[in-house]
Order: sequence, then C-alpha cells, then structure tokens
Amino acid sequence: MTVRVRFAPSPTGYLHIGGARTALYNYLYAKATGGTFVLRIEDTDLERSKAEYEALQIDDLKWMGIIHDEGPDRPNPKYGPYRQSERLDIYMKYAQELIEKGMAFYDFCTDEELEAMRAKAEADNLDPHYSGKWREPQHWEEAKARVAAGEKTAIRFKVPKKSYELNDKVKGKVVYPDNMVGDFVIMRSNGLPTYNYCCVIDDWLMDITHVIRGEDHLNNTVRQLMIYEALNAKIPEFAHVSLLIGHDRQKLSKRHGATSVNLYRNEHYLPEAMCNYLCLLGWSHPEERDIFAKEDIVNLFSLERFSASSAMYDLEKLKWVNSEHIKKMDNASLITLVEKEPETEFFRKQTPEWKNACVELLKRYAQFVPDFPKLVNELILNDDPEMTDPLKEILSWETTPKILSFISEEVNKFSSEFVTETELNGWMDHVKKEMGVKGKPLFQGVRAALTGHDHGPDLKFLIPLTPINVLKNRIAHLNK
RNA sequence: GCUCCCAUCGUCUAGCCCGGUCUAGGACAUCGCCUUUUCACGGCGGUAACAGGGGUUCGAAUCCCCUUGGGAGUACCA
Repeated sequence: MTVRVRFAPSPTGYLHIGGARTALYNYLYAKATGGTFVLRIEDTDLERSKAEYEALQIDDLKWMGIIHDEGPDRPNPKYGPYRQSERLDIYMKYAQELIEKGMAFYDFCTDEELEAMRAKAEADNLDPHYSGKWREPQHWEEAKARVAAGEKTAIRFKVPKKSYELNDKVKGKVVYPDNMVGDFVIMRSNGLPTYNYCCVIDDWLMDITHVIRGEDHLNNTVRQLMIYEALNAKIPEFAHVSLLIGHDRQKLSKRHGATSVNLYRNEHYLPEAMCNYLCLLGWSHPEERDIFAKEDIVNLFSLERFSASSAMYDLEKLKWVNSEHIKKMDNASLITLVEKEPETEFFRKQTPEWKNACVELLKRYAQFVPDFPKLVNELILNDDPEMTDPLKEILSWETTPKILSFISEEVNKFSSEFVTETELNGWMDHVKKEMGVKGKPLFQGVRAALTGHDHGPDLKFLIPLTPINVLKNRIAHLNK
C-alpha cells in the first residue's frame, strides 16, 4: 500500500506558521515513504474563503520547498477535483445515501428551536445534544415531502449511541465516550457540507492513508470515525500533532505577532531555515541534530518521533537557525542572494575575489541575508564615523593622534583602490617599531584610525575590503 | 459546565513504550572565562528541569491512581 497524505488548508488568509509545519510533516512523510503528497483546498466556508488566498498559500508553500504531487493545479483524474467547492455534488450524493440507509436525516429545526433545545438540556443537566423530532423515522416521510416541495434544509448525521476508539500515532489510544457528540449537521441548508463530513468523504475518495494534522482536530475525529463507519470506508492512520503556542502558552494566533509565513519570507529568512526550525517544533531528529536540510532527513523522518505536548514558538531560536544556515551556505549561493538585495550596487561592482572574501568575513556576523548590505554599509562604506564614547576615549589617548597622522599620510600616498594585508601589516610594524606603541594602544589606535569603530572584525580581513577613498574620507572626518 | 489531550532546565527537546547504565544528556537564550586590542566571530565552562501526592517494585523521570496546572473541543467555522 503506498502512502497518500494530504494538506488541506482553507483559503481564508495567508499560510500560517502552524499550517506550514503541518504541511511540512505531511510532505516529509510522503518523501520518506515514497508516497504522494496531495493538496486539497477546503473552501466550504463561503464567507471567509477567497480565491486569491489559495494562490498565495500555494506560493508560500512552494517558497518553503513543500511541493505537492497532486492538487488543483496538478490533478490526477482518478481523484479530482481538489477544491471542495467543486465537489458539492459528491457530498450530496453520499448524504442522500446516508439518508436512504437511515443514518442521516433532514432537519427543519430553526435556530431558535435549536437554541431552546440546548437551553433545556442544560437546565435538565443533560448533554446539550440535538433532540429534535426529525431524528425519529416516523417523521421522515413528511421530511422527504417537504424537501421534494423545494424546501431548503440541513442534513444531520444520526449519531450511534456507542463509544469510539482511536489509535493515534502521536497520542496513543484515545477513547471517545458515547455521549461526546450529538447528531451533527453534515450538509448545511445552503447546500454546502460541513468540515467533519466532507473531510471524510474526500480522504476516503482520495485514498488518503495517513492523516497528519493539528491536535485541535483530535476531538473532531470521533465524528469522522462515525462517518467512516457509516460509509463502510477504510479508516486511515491518524497522527495528531501538538499545537504551536505563543509566549502566553495560548494557541498561536495573529496577536502573537508574525504568524504568517509570508512575513518571514518578506524579511528574507531562508526557507531552509524555516523548514528546519518548524520541523523541530514537536519532532526530534533521531541523532538529536538541530541543523539540517529537508533532504538530510527524508530518509529518517518518521511518525514515531513526535512530541505529544505543545511547543512554544520562539523567534530567538528561529533566528539562530537562520544564522546557522547562512554560515553553512556556500559563498557562491550567498553572493547570489546578497546581490538580489536592494542597495547593493557597490557590492555588485566588486571583483569575484572581493565578493568572496566579503561574504566569507561577514557571514560570521550576519543572521539574515539583508544583514550583508547593512554590514557592508556600516563596516566598509561608512566614511563618517559616529563619535561614540568609546571612540572618543581612544582618540584621546596620547598615542592615537600620532598613529592617525601616520596612517593619514600613508593612505594619502595610495593610488591603488585597495590596501593589501601586507601593506596593512607594514603600517602596524611601523607604529610598533618606529613609534614604540604596542598592545592595546596599538591595536585600538589603528582600528580607530582606519575604521572609526572601537570594535569589529579582524582588521587584516576588513581593511583590504575597504576602498581607499573611503579610508581617506574617514580619516579626514576623524582628523576634524 | 461537560469531554478529550498534555505535563523533563526560562524555551525547544533526549530519555519514558521494553523500570536500574540518569549524581537526567543536547540545543537556544543567559552568565563567566580564554583567545597578541575589540567583537555582532571562535573556544571553554557555569547557572538551570523530571508539577505535587499516593501506590507497584529491591529499585521509577520511566508503570498505575489522584490532585493541580495548561491546552483543545463542545457551531448549519475549518
């Protein structure tokens, strides 16, 4: 039996971090087992669903490298269509069958009646379940007549009075008591199916073998189990992955800040880093590695290593993962990415050797790709140093003005575009031997004179990357 | 309210299923030290956890029960 998994988002907004994680797990499981990853669009909520969000979500998924094998844009004739809004006749057909079998019934109760029912049950200390007359077979002929006459109505599933059991891959054995749910609506009076119903129809018809989804669906599963049973359909394996929570330990939502993948994408986080971090939130690498690419784990991804408890989404660690991926990346790819950033004209004009040395040096200091242009600007191009207190202090030492004037002379002699490391060493030697400056005053003094900073990367790497004109202007500013 | 799920450092987790090797390991963050100045680098090290209570057992982070805490679901949302 080949594995078929699915990710089934609702196009009601941008792709959420939690959704992306679920999608990733499904994708990984498909890849690990040589199975098929299906994308299905659950757009039965007319009010909230918008067509444009479907494209947006697919695009974000694609950005993360989570590519589906089947979906609206890659249909398999055996299983489509992949949008629930295009499968309405299918849902109605099976709902009719359930009615014929006496497992579902038309319900004409109004909202008010339903509300009264609930209130009464509550007052009588009973479960707040449906208790309308329409569940009784003696009213079904009347019901059919009213429907035949064109009356719009909901269809409810007649819930069997029995308990259900699920062997969840993450949660283990879950027992649902027999009074957990009442007769629930499967088809709304507007002709659209409800989630717990169409989800089962689709998973069944699409031959889904493993349902990997969020824990928020764990309670729903009992309804779905009932439908599978009524349909006499094979029940897939379920894996209910724990939820992502925010710093207040509440389910992650908009009020926790950046929760859509798109935001991270716009800030140029690396997609590999997003996948890496999200994967680790609730799943652990068998060798406890924490930095890896999707390709590294497709052979060892399994449903066995999920954590049963919810995981707090932590931006700090994500940032760290991102910086690790930057360090791991080869220079050529990094250069390509940097050059796509705005305000990198200077960078782009440099020689391949310069670029290589530049990213090699800076990747130790950058957490994000956009940090590169920032660092180039701060460390290499800025010729008007900010007079910070530490800098003023260094400038006030008695040796510093001497160093500054020596360096100034040397730099002004230059006509080539860059100073070499050897030349820099020569200056250091001169200051040391001829001027008798050593230790802290030497290093700090030269650093201040050349960079206008009291700290930063190793001078022997930084200075050869700095254009001579910048050095000249910087020193001129410092001399004032 | 009712039902279901969860419970190891501040955070993510390993270990739990198949009790002893756990004076509980790793990572992020944090702190300290080191590196011929500095660090937004690197190295080394520190602080820090089995929620509480009962069992079972020679022995429990690991198995059982209760309590507490947290989460989710209880819609003609998904």
